[in-house]
Amino acid sequence: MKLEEAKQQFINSWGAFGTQWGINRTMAQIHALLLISTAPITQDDIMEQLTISRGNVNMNIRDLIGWGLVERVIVSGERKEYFTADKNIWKVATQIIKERKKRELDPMLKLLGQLENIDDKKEEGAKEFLTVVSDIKKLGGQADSLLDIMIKAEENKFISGVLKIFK
Amino acid sequence: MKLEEAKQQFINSWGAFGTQWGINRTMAQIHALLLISTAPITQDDIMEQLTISRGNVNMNIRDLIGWGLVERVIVSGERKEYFTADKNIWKVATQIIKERKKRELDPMLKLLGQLENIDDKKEEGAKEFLTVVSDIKKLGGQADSLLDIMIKAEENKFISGVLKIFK
DNA sequence: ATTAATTTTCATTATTTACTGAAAGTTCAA
DNA sequence: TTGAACTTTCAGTAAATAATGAAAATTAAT
Repeated sequence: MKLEEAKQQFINSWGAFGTQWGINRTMAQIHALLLISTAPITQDDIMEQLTISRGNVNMNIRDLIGWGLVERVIVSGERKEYFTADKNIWKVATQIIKERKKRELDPMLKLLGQLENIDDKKEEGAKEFLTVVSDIKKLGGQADSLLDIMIKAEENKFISGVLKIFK
Repeated sequence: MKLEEAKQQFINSWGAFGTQWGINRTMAQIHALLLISTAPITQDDIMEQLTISRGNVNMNIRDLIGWGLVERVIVSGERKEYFTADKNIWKVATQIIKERKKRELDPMLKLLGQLENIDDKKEEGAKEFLTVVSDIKKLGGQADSLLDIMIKAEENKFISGVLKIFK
């Protein structure tokens, strides 16, 4: 396979995987493009490479910045803004975990806590309902702790540490 | 909060969380409904509870069965099919992990392996590209091992084991 | 074998989500 | 302080995804 072909394949497939995870296809593609770009690139570069509109690039870049995955770069002597993505994959992963935890896991745990406060806990079926809710909450809480550890740990320590114990 | 209200809230919110994770809203709602149903229920029950069409229920139920999250139940003396979901949340989680691993992680690792086979590895920019690809592949492989351990482990062993080491 | 009950399929329709492009806004050099 | 370069917004449109409902297929009781 040619390098250019491989790069294109990477971008496209990354977009496809993204959609499966509830991430906008274009956003995933832009991130992929930035991951394999050796130097910072502009909105126009992205428009051209992915053949998408200026507005689309702009909105998704801002989203990516909001996720902490992309940064603006100022190139001295240049008027245009440049963008770059962290190439350290462990950092990318922990950043995504951190954000999803905040955006999704935390709200979910909050909701489950509220659902535990039902008026009449003796009512028909209340026990079963509360069991399911508290079990999910418990598992969610444990996932939360585990992910916190991952976020704080260094890659090597975390993975090798876990694998060691269970082997 | 009233029990019925809490149940409704649970179903709706579960649907909303589902969409964030790339899961069809209705499918998540049906799963939620089955999780908090004390006895097996029929397609008609689901249609009524969620006010959705027969075709919709049927397709999503089949999907859920495909994910290994829902089972058909035969009630003796009844013509209709009944459905039920495993209430053991750890089992639900490992089942979902198992399926997503198979459907998403495995294909991704396969793709990345292919992308490493580019013709001219001396070409301008090839080194950087290959580094990103192999880093992702490495992280993916480690995630794969970790998830395998989770799938095999008992809930208590896994969580407490991991937390213990890193505390 | 017939037929009534039930499940499944899938073309059509509706809803949701994403994208475009032009206009408005901002920045900065002269 | 003007205007060219560049960025941002967002109403309108397109594309993707999900839901409907009626017809076809299947099942099982008589």
